[in-house]
Amino acid sequence: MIDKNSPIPIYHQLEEHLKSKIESGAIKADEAIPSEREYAERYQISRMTVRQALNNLVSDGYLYRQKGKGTFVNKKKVEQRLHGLTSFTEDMIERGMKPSSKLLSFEIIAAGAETAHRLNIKENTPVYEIKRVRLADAAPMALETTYLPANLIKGLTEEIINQSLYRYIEEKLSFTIHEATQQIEAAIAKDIEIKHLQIEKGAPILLIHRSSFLKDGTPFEYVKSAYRADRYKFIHSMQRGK
Amino acid sequence: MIDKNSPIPIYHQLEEHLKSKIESGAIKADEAIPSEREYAERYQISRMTVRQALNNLVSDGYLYRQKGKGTFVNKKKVEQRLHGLTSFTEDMIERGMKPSSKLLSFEIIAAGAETAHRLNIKENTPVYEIKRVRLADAAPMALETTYLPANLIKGLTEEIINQSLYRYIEEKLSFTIHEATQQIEAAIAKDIEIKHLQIEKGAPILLIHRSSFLKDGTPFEYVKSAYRADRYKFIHSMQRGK
DNA sequence: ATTATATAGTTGTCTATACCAGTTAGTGTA
DNA sequence: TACACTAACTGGTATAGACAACTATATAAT
Repeated sequence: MIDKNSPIPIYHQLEEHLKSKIESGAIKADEAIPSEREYAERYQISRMTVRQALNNLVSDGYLYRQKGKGTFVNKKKVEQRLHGLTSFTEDMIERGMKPSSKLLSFEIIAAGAETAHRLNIKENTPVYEIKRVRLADAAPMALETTYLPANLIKGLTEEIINQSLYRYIEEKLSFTIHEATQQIEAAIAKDIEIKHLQIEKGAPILLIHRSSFLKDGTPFEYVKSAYRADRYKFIHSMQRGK
Repeated sequence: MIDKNSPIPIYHQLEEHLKSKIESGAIKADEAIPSEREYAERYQISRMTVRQALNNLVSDGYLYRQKGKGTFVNKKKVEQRLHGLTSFTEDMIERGMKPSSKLLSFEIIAAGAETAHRLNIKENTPVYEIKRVRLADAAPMALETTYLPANLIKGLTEEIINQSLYRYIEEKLSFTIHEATQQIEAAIAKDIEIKHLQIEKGAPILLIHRSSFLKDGTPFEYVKSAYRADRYKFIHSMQRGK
């Protein structure tokens, strides 16, 4: 259950174990979980380590505490979806189109200057580079290159990026995705874009550069996308803050 | 500074102390605070107690950590809030450029099909049409056409649109501006844009269509803008709601 | 039976220490 | 000069123990 020799921190292992128990319904809402001392005894770990796991689950809303009584499971969280931080897949589905992808390359390379700057890492640090043609209703929509710091986003496989990268980051790696910034510009298609997007020479494209950040401000993703301007409009709504 | 005999927990005292330092601006954004070990030494408390204080400030967004480097002050929440509903003037000032305008035309016309649809009014209803070249540092940046329902936005003058249209709407007309939606696309410049933006034939432009709404949902503004792609990138940040 | 009191449980706070892992600057060597 | 190494920092993880504050229950005295 708990592997003390694992590179994964003990508190994190306990966290995941408890989270899955809660989400599977093995412990119901408002039921007490075992006490901190009991966990410490059961897994032969320090009580402070148990507390670190429980603290995280409390701040994530899975548990609540009552001094002198115990620690209890919270009511199920309301499903909070990515507001605005949409992936290509979600974006296309919202637009009523069927998304698909064609993987061009998937490898670990040394970060270039721009990528290093965007990911706040040093040049030549290893990063995943994923090149894909994004299709909507089987027609090319965008040419997309994703960079992820290999030291942060570990254990990435083709399988994962074909499923949901964000879910992997949040659920398996237990990071919290917080915000993203995008820069959008217009340009004339270059040869590689002409080829993969099947457009004419001189055709305009919409270039989107996205940096995504974790809750602690760490950038974890940098995506460069070239969209066919004749098929894609970037839609965006904003509200005035209080 | 820290009272060990106070009934208020030490970590809470340190937390409040640091929070006020941050909010008063005594420590600026992205500046490092003293290390955990230094706080422990300075106040003769345990490093774990310092960490408890810092942990809380990190999860409240006041601080962020970097392993091996230190703990730093986060940007104020106002600064990191997505800047919404910016006018061209505010946008350029934020980018460190000096905005100005050249009025091309200012008249009341009958709404066309597209404009009527966007403003949710009937065709041929009177609307203001304002055509301007927007300049940044005295160089053409965008060609902008604004439509406003004449029956809603009353008493508009050249004077007002050269000042702040939004302020006029909110302060003089007592409307509350609430949100805007934008559609952004790439295109090749047409003749009129080539002329006013002083760009080459075949040059790409960034087309932004913005509809703005009052609090009650009434659309009050429709703006079509064509930006020089070589000088303008649309920047946009989004957060995940909680 | 009612009321104190003890006590055993819980979480909350705090200490002192240890080692790991990443960053940085300086130092020595090829 | 260029590069590798080292030393001294940083935060991250984990330990073992202590006492405080609070809650519930069992027990003894009234």
